[in-house]
Formats: sequence, C-alpha cells, structure tokens
Amino acid sequence: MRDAVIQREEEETNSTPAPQDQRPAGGERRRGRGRRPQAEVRADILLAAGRLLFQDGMAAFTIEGVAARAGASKTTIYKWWDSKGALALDGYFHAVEETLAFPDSGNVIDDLRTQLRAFVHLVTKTAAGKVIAELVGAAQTDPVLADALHRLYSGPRLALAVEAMKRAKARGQLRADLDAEAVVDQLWGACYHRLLLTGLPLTEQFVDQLLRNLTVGIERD
Amino acid sequence: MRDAVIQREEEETNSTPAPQDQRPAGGERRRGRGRRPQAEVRADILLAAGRLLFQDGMAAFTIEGVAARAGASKTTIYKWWDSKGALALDGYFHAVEETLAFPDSGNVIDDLRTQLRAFVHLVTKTAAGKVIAELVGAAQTDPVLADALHRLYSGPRLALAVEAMKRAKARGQLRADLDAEAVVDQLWGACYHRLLLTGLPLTEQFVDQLLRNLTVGIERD
Amino acid sequence: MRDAVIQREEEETNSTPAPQDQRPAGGERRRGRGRRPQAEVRADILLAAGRLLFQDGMAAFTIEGVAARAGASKTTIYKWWDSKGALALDGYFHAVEETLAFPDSGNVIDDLRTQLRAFVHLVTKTAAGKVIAELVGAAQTDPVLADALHRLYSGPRLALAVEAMKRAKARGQLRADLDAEAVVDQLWGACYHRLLLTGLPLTEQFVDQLLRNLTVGIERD
Amino acid sequence: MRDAVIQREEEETNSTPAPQDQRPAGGERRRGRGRRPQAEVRADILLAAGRLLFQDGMAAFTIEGVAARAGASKTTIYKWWDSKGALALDGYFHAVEETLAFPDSGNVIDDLRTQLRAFVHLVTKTAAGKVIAELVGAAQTDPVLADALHRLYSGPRLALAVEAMKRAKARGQLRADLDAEAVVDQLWGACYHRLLLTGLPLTEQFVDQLLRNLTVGIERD
DNA sequence: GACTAAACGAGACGGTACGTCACGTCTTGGG
DNA sequence: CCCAAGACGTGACGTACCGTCTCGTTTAGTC
Repeated sequence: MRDAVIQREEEETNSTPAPQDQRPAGGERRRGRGRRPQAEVRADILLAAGRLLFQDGMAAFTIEGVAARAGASKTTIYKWWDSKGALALDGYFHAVEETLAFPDSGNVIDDLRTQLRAFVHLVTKTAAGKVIAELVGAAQTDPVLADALHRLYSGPRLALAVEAMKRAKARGQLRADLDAEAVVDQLWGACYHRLLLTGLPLTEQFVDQLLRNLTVGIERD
Repeated sequence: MRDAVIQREEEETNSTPAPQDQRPAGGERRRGRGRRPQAEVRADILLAAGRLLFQDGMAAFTIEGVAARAGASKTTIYKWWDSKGALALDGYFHAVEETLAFPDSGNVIDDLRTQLRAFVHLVTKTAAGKVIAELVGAAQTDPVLADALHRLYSGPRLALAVEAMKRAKARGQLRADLDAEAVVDQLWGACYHRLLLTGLPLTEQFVDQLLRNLTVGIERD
Repeated sequence: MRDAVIQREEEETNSTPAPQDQRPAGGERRRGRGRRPQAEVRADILLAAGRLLFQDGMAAFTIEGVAARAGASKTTIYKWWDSKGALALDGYFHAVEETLAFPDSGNVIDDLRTQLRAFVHLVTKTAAGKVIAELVGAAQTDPVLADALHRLYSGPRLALAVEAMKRAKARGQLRADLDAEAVVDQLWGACYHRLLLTGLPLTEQFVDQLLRNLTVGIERD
Repeated sequence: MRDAVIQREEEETNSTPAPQDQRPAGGERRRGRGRRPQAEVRADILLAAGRLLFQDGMAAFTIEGVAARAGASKTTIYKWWDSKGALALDGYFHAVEETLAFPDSGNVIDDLRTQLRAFVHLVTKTAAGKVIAELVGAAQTDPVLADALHRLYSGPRLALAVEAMKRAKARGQLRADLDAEAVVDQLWGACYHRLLLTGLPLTEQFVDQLLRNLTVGIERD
C-alpha cells in the first residue's frame, strides 16, 4: 500500500483496515458538492495525474488538467500536494508500482548487471523512461520535487546497490578501499547520461560494457 | 566571436564584418522606438538573458523579463530565437565563453583527468553549475533546447574526449575493443549524476576515483 | 430579548424558559466538538457576526469568517440563517439594541425632529452608520436581506412616524389630505440620500431645514 | 461620444477623428490571438457589460462573465477598469445614454416636476431602475464605484437641480435663505428611499405630493 | 445508568470567481 | 524597412468562499 507517498503527513492512522480504492460498487452518479471519502478522491487524482503524465508529458502536466480529469477541485489538490512536481511524482509512483528488490546471488557483478538491465528495460521499453527524464528535469527548478525524488526514488534504489557492494566488500569480492557511491555513479549515472543528455542507445550490451570497464579495466593489458 | 549560436539560420552573411558589441559610443539615452542596429540589439538581449539566467535561475527566466531588461521588444526576440530554452542557452554561452581545448599530453588518463577536473571546477566553483543543471533539466521538455544543447554543448565536448581516447587506442594505450563513448558516460555521466540527481559532493578526489575504478578496476586483486 | 430575529421559523417554542445568553459560568475552555446548547452557540455566532460586521465591514463579512471567530461550524450557521445578509442583519441587531420608542409630546413636528435627530446621531456619531449603509447596499442584490430589512428595520421605524402623523392629522395639526408616507420619504429618505449617495454632511441643522421646508415651505412669501 | 468614462486616463487624444465602433465590415472570423484595435475591444466589453448588467443583475455581474461574453480577456479588462463596479457603471452608461438637459421654463417648480417625473419614469418604466439600485448598493462597499457614481452620475444630475433653484432664488421665486441641497435631498432622496428601501410605489402622483408638501406645506392652514 | 438521537466542531469536497503572470501573435507608430 | 512598445486572446497559476456533505464527539432526553 503505497499511496500518496509525497503528500503532506496526514491522518494515515485511520482505523479502517484497508478498504481503500474501492469505488462504491455500482458506478452511481456523483452526488455533487459535499464531501467524498478522502481515499476515493486521492485515488482519482493520482490516477488522473499518472495518465496525464504518461500521455502528454510533463510539459502538459497541469494542476488544472489533473483536477479536470479527476473530477476533483484544484483546492483539494493544493491541500495535499505542495507543488506540481510532487503531484507528478506521486502520480508516477501510483502508475508504475516498481518493485525494489535487490536479490543477492553471491556475485555482486551479476547482481549489478541484473539491476542495471532492469533499469534499462524500464527506461527504454516502457513509457516510464521519458517520464523519469522529465521528472528529473523538472526537479532542477523545483526543490520540492528534487527532495521528494531523492528521498523516494533515486535514494532508495541507489542505497540498495551501495549496500550490495558493501556486502561484497565484506566477503572479499571487491576492493576494500572502494567507494561504492562512485561506482553507482559510474553505472547508473552512465545510463542517466544517455537518457538525459546524449540520447545514445541504452542497451544490455551497453550495460555489459559498463561492468566490463570496471572489472577488466579500460587500459591495454 | 560566437554570438547567437542557436538562432534560426538567418542572414549570418550580413555585410557588417564584426562591429559587434560596441554601443553607440556615447552612452546616450535610449531614443525610444525606431530601428537599432541588429548587432547592438542582440548583444543587449544576450547580455540580459545571461544575467537573468545566472541571477534568478531558469524558473524565473522569462522572455518578457529578458525583453524588459534588454530594453528590447518581445517581437525582436521571437524573431531570432525559437524557444525560451534556445535563448537561455545562448545567453549562457554569451556569459561563459568556455574554452574547448583538449590538449594531448600523450597520456590519455592524465588528459581525461585534466578535463574532468576543469569540468568539476566549472560546475562546483562557479555559478555555471546550477545553470547547466537547469538547462539540462529544461531540455527534457523542450526539444529545441535539447537539440541545441546536444549540438552545441555536450556533443563537441564529449567528442573531444572520444577522439582523445581513439588516439590513445591507436597508440596502444587503451584496449582496442574499448567503447570510448561508454567510458565518457562513466566519467562525465558520473559527474552529471551527482549534479542532477544525488547531490553528492563533486570533488577532485571523486574524479580520481572514477579514473582509478576504470584503470585499476573495482574487484579485489 | 430579541435574539436571532431573522432566522428561519424554528422551534421557538422550546420548553426552556429563558436561560439564554448565560455562559456556563466558569469561563472554562471550549470543550471541542460535541453538542452545545443552542442558545450559547447562537449567542457566540451573533456576537462574532456583529463584531466582524462593525470592524471589517460588509465586504469582509464572510460566513467562514463568522464561523471561525465564533468557534462554530458553517453547518450550524447555515442551519439557522438563510443568507449572509440575514446573518449580518441579525448580528447588527444583536450588537446595537436600538430602542423603538416614539413618544408623543402633542407636537408632531417636535416629535419628528427628535426622532430624526436620534437617527442622524446614530448614523453619524456611531459605527452603525456605515454598517446600515452597507446593509441597505447588500439588500439590493439579496432578496432575503431586503425582506428582513423592510420587515424588521425600516418598516417598524417608519410605521411609528406614520402613525404619529396620523394622530396629528386626527387632532387637526396636519393637513387632512396629507400623505404621511411621502413625508417620511422626505425626511428619512433625505437623510438616507446623504448617507448612501451624496455624502453631504448629516447634521442637526440639516434636520431642522428639512422640517422647515415642509412647514414654512420653500417658496418666497 | 462618451465612451469608457470611468476607465483610467489614457491616450484619448488619438488623432484618428472618429472611426470608432465600426467593426471590420464583413463579420469575418476573429483572427485569434494578436492585438485588436483598442476601440473595438472596448466597445465589445462595454456592450457585454451592459447586457450582462441589465439581464442578470449586479449579483451575476462578473468580470469573467463580461470577458467571456465580449470575447475579450480578463487581462484587458483589468488593464482599463479598476474594479468590477467601475466596469459595471461604465457598462450602464454605454447602454443607457441618458440626456442631462435641465430646461429652464421660468417656473422652477414646474422644472423640478419635469425632471423628477423623468427620473421616476426611468426608474420604474425601464430596466434601469433595478440596475441603478444595484449600483448604488454596490457602491456602499466599493469606494471606486462610489466615487465614480458621485462624480459621473448623481453629482452632475443634482448639480443641475441645485443651479436651477439658485437661479430661481435670484429671480425671487424661492426663499432667499433656502438650502437648495436639502431640497434636492427631499425630492430625489425621497424617490431613492422608495427605490432602495421601502419599495412603495413611485408614481407621478407621488412626485406631485413631494412638491406640494414643499410648497403648500404639510401643516393645516 | 445505559442507550439513543440530535446537534455540534471540524473540515473535506466540487465549484466559481478572483486577480496575476507569461505566453506567442498581432498592430501601430517612429527613426 | 525594421524596430520599440505594448495590446490582444489564451490559459494556468494559487487563493478565497461558497454551499453541501461526511465524520466522530458530546450532550440531553428516554427507557
């Protein structure tokens, strides 16, 4: 249950166990003005946000547009999300539901390869690639989004890789004085470089080369 | 003299040889409406664009704002620049005047280190870092800016590194089957990763680690 | 005890004899949500309405503002008052408590003078003048307020003057064919004209002139 | 040519003689965004404002509504009119085009009667009555409108009556010590009293009584 | 003395309108 | 001819209240 991750802290401690996201089961007419259950409204908003984000992109992502598509009011959106970027990121999460597992096979190079390939697949084979690029782009001028992005997206993902490498160091697989963060920069950062800047192809072969450069080295024997 | 690099292809072949950037030599008051020399107007606009960009950032970078500060009219700006991003990038170039030399010392690792350090210095010790990040960010939703950025900024810079590595391969310093572009991604991309995403410190030691990881390798001997 | 005069016809026949307006005698803290005695809530609301009306004027008079100041909820207000204007008028009455006596001295001219002077005093020397003007103004676009204003404010006051003049006609002091309502228009209406439209000074001398014009006449002898 | 009387002072001194208000003669399509001639836009706005005011009243008079009906933008309206009330009043003037003559027959009583009857006719037999009442009402909470109303509407009208009475005093028809302003209050103010407050009928007989009360007097002979 | 029903506060909800800002297009008038 | 000046329609911004509607709490009246 990861719903509305970025919104302001709120009474998430409601006693109701988990009847979330279920509409009144009948599709009857909206009754107009009064209050609607929070969960329902939020789900509508996030759904609309995700759709708008994936269909038309960040440039066309508008709070008014989300409100209109969600059948919600702008006031409601502003009440729960600080900025356009926060809403967009939340809409992204609601739409994608990525998994965050980082299985440990004992061979850290293989595990890094697996994760990188998954990332490359997400970014090139699904619509998420463009969206992620636009979110990272928007974060450059939206501190709220930048913070949320680091805290909820890139942070956890990269932390997993760092921890895997630390475990590998502990079992003697990697250099003891290795800076794991720098390696992450040289793997994921390389992919982001192609996604955000050069536009060069992001393939599995590219991933293999990245790893090979860091293991075999780039110099001639 | 690189002026208005991104502007629409236009009469660059105007007869005036190069009397650019010189104001009417007298500092007299703006005389109001009528026509002014192109070069003078453009210089004003680019100067204003650069200042606005570096002072208030891309979020506050507005065509109207540039026009007001430049004492120019919006019409004139729209005549020469396709998009806000194009004007911003041109303003950046006009303000920074980076050099593009890539000296070849014979040792490609040292040369890469020199270039990377220069890049890190630009990005962390001057105001250009924030601006570059914002330009890259804006490019994610502005195709015109994205194209110009690749064509005029990242492209040439990275091409120099690629060529240097190709020369090193030719003289046997680097692996023959090395993909130079991937190495660039693992060096510059790693830096951009910290600049755009993680916010981790960008230092000379970081640069050294990047190169060490690619030469010594990350695995335990 | 005229409380909530304009509210919708409601169980005014509640058994509680008259424990109105007395707070729980202890000044303890608001106890939050649950049910409170009607009389207490209404008194709070009317007090807040009156204060808001006299302090900030009709333009800033807001149901939400009254609710917030009264520590009441909007629901409760909507339950008892039809419109913003009705609440405002009720708040005015609760704050002012004008007396409605029209003593009969035997000389109707003197009695009219006394009443007019009292009205002019109220309107120019107290804050009620501005409020009355704003209420009359709001009534032009709020039929509920217009009706309440006629029924509860201007109606009774003017009726007293009309009756006094009818008594004077009966005892031969005024012309038998005199239209008392028209005289009222020429006295009170003249004052309202200055209050609402021209802004000219409203003084006791002005009142005297009004009466003199109607007794001595305006023409040269 | 009384156009846009309340708008901010502007270059009304344009040389073009008077080709105002004429649309491009062909009813061709709006060409969308760019600039339209000022006169045309203003005429559209005032026309729409007047229609909206007379059809739906001041309560429904909205800047957005006027903009929509006029095919204009809110920005344009805000550029020229300070407040909603100023726009409404201007719309009223544009729609009504009252005449302001005050002929002098030599008998001031007859002249006042004529003017009052005209005013009563305007207020009771045309839609302007309701509109005037609403404008006066709105002026109670809109200082801009109040000022404009005094300056452009009531002021000039009442000044004419005052001057007529001063001329009558000069030729010995009225009391030398008469306060003409007070008489105006007792005539026009009486009518406004019925219009704004009591709702009693405004007829020619009422006008006659007002004048009779001021000439014959209200007391028994 | 416990239970129920009513009325409360709190405030979320869909709306409407506000007044502002920047966009990109257009017309006008001056040098 | 080309420029400045800036008005224009468009559309989104973020805010303020509207009047309607849950929701959970508290009290008063009934059993």
